[in-house]
Amino acid sequence: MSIKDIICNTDCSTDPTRAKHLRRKEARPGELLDAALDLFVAKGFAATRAEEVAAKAGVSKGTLFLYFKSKEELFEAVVRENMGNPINQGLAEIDSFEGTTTEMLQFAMFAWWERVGNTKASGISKLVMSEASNFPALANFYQETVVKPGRQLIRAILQRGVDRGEFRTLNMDYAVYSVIAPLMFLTMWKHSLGTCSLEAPLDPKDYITSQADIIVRGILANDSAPINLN
Amino acid sequence: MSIKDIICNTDCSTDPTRAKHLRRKEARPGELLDAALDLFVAKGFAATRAEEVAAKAGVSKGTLFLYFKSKEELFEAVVRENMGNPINQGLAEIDSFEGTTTEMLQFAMFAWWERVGNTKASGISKLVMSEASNFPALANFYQETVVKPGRQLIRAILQRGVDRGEFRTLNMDYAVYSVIAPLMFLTMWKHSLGTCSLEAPLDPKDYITSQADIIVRGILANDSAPINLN
DNA sequence: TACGCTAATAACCAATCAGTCATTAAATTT
DNA sequence: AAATTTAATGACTGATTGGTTATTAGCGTA
Repeated sequence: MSIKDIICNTDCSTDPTRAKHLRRKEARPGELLDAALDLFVAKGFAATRAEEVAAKAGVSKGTLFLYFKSKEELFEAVVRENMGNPINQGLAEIDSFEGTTTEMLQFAMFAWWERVGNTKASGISKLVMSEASNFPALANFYQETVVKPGRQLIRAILQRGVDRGEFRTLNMDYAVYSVIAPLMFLTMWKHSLGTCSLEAPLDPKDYITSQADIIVRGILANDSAPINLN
Repeated sequence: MSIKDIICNTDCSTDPTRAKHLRRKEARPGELLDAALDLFVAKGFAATRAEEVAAKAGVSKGTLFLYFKSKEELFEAVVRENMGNPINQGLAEIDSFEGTTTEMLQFAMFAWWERVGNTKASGISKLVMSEASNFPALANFYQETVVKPGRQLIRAILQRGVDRGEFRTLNMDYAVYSVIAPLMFLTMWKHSLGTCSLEAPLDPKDYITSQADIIVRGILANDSAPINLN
């Protein structure tokens, strides 16, 4: 595939009348990061060419290296930039939450979908998973910054349910994955096999509803009131 | 990293006294596929160098291309070779299974772990997920050959439970993912972040036990006998 | 309008790496 | 033991691509 072809299927450069040499110092880094995110997520680090990123952002390759010292630095910037942490926000909301822990867990899962899963940034999970052994330092950073707090958040929710007698006693170290695994699977799917799936794609809302339903029933205390999830 | 370094950390070439030029026409392809699987899973297709694969298999780069026309053909061979399908076997076992469907589901999940998850071949899942958009044809083949039958198997098990009144009525299109997602998450974890995890790694058996427990409780019929999973 | 600054470009360079091929040598045959 | 066959090698090549730099041109200022 030639660069010309790439340009023709591109976001920032579809307009052939667009003047070159326009000076937009402020906007460039963001546009480059945006283009790089898409390409890195779809094709991986090594298979993505620097010139491709530049073309998609509507600039020349030289411009890319004007804003990022190297392809690796661009990669790290992409990850760090899109790793913004809605989990801390979620943690803050826990204390003030009114309602059952069942509702809380459902709320958290849907909130995750709207704030992360349904966002371009969700590709970062797939990216980090795919490239973990090529960028161990970054993978560790991701674990500390995203994975660990995420587990902590889920754990706090489940613990609230146990403390209030809504949920049965759980081995928290493993129970948290009942929530994490389905959500991570959804993002992986969305960014890999889901993109070339032949069949009707799974509807995220229905998917999450179904998963949340099964999880909640799976962890409710035995003496709970008859189950009737909306 | 030089080829010398690679050779020093290698399976087939750790023995420096090993004679070169040994003729082993039968064994080469398998050894090359084995080496390639490890490297492709860990580093991805583009980041893995052909010479690296050859070195790990204890041969020169020229020999690799003697047995595989191109790096791409090697990649496809790796995927196809390790995609052997224990799912059909599983489907056959369904009809003859004695016992509750709860036991059956637990059995299936552990069988998957022993036959797939705990095997080198489990890396194929991560590999295909990571490279799906770079090899769409292969991704489709994988979906038809592995994903679809896998879903079919899980669906058959769940349906058995529903038919016998053990499980409540389920939306099968989504319920199957309650089983698939935790297992896929485990393989992804094992082959990516899990390899550079700082904390105590999750024990697969305990993990599956916990997940199966929550799933089963989550799908049991409301009028089931008091829950007492071993 | 002319000048100066610097964002942006495109031609360029050097390193990497998939793939080739002439040569070497292990096995097999005579 | 010599001749033959072919598995295996490693030096080589051409294409790709990350990164550099001399040049071009947009834009603010006087």
